[in-house]
Amino acid sequence: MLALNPQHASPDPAPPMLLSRYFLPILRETPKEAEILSHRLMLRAGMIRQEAAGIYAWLPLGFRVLQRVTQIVREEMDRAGAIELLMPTLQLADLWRETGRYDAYGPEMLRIKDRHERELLYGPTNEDMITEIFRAYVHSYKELPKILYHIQWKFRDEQRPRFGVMRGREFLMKDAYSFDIDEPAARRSYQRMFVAYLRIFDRMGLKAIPMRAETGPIGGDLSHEFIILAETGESGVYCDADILGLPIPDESIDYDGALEPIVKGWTRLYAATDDVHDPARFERETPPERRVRKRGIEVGQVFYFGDKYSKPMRALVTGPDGVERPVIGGSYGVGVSRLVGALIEANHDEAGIIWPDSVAPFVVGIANLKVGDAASDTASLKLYGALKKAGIDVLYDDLDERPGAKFARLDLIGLPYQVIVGPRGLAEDKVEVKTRRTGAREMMSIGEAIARFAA
RNA sequence: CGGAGUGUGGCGCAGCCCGGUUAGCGCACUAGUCUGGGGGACUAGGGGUCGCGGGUUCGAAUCCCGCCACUCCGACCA
Repeated sequence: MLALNPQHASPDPAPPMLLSRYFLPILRETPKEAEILSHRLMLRAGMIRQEAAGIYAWLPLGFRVLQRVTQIVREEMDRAGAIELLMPTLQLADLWRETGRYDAYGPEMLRIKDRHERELLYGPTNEDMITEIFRAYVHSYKELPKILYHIQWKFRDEQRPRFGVMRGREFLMKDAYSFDIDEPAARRSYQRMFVAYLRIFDRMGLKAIPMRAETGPIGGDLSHEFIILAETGESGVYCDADILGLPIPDESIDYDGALEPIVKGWTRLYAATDDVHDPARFERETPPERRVRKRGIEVGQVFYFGDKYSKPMRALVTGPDGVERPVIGGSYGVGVSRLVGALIEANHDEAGIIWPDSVAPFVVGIANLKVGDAASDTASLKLYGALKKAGIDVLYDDLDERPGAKFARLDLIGLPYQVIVGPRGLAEDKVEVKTRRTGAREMMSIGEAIARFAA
């Protein structure tokens, strides 16, 4: 038996989630700098604090959402067979000189010197470093395929950061890199990630549409952007309405099985952002009633880039024929911190945020409408204790405030379910369960409320 | 990077043109009383290097110069 300290041995190490002890700095008025809706709501709901242009501190509520999103991404990457590691944020300039990208990248790259005048950079992406790691250890086709990923902060010194976390300079990104012996194998890896991405966004309740994309400075010849539809999106998107109804593979998906039909199904129909949009083709391939013209937010991108990095960096593997050749690669990014903003863009109303259950910072909020009233306090605590014990993420509003303020705050922070406890309901031994998304309210006993969530 | 702006208690703003009481208002905050199912009312309080530096002046939040930070519109990006 390990010698655990008492704290670690505690049966219930989770801290109490009483609002009176939590840190949730709600803003009643909207800070003037926030233009876009998700940015305003994140500031008002006390999720983030701007520390510099495009650089944010994640406050407890926002951090919880960020962690939820991170965890979904991680689970789906793992399911697809990718392997997590963690690379540093700082990289040596010399590494980037091997691929010529140190000069090619331009002012978006934050360049730093250490005390020895060594040139460093804050990584905007990690192809060079992962290739360096790969070449140090892998030399045979027998070790392939490999998909490695990490979830790490990136920095791109955007000319004009805006839209809060949707386009910050510092942002959290999941980036995965695939290594294969040849192009057909690399395309299989690409398909794995493609399908994993369908699942990632679906689990967050987002309709993400893969669209043919330019490859940009990363390079390569096969790429898709995953775009979610939202009125405030940065780019115009055009697609076939039938894409929106395509089924998403469930968690029993066999990543070693046939993935190509799935990918084909999703890429067969027309879908393009405005920079690659071909109006003539759109009209030729899509019947008028199925032509969707909307705005979208890019939340992920997958690239196949072949030997673009492995060749200059001499990341070589020996094939079954005994011949050494550059490993064939792809890279696959998800904007994790951007997703938090995108989720709000896709899930809100006049009163505030409406979190999908899967990413909600807390699933249930308990509002004690009359703190200090014995019946209300007892009922609220009973609910709180039972839900916590059942493993439900619950936030208990135990502040001595007026009901209106509590309702407004709970609506703003967007917890999927509210349990409203007050003298009026308790007179009949009931509490009210409100579903944030629909506004539906239902009176039920405390036992029924517990069963409802703890099921 | 081109263009346009803004910096005044935690937040939103007024004051600046035309220099001169103790820099003001709403919200928030503190104490108390009454309240209590959609951001309550009253009373009494606390809190400000007016972004930073220099200059003009008897006197600068206010005029002049320089710098910094931030925002918005456009071209570019997870």
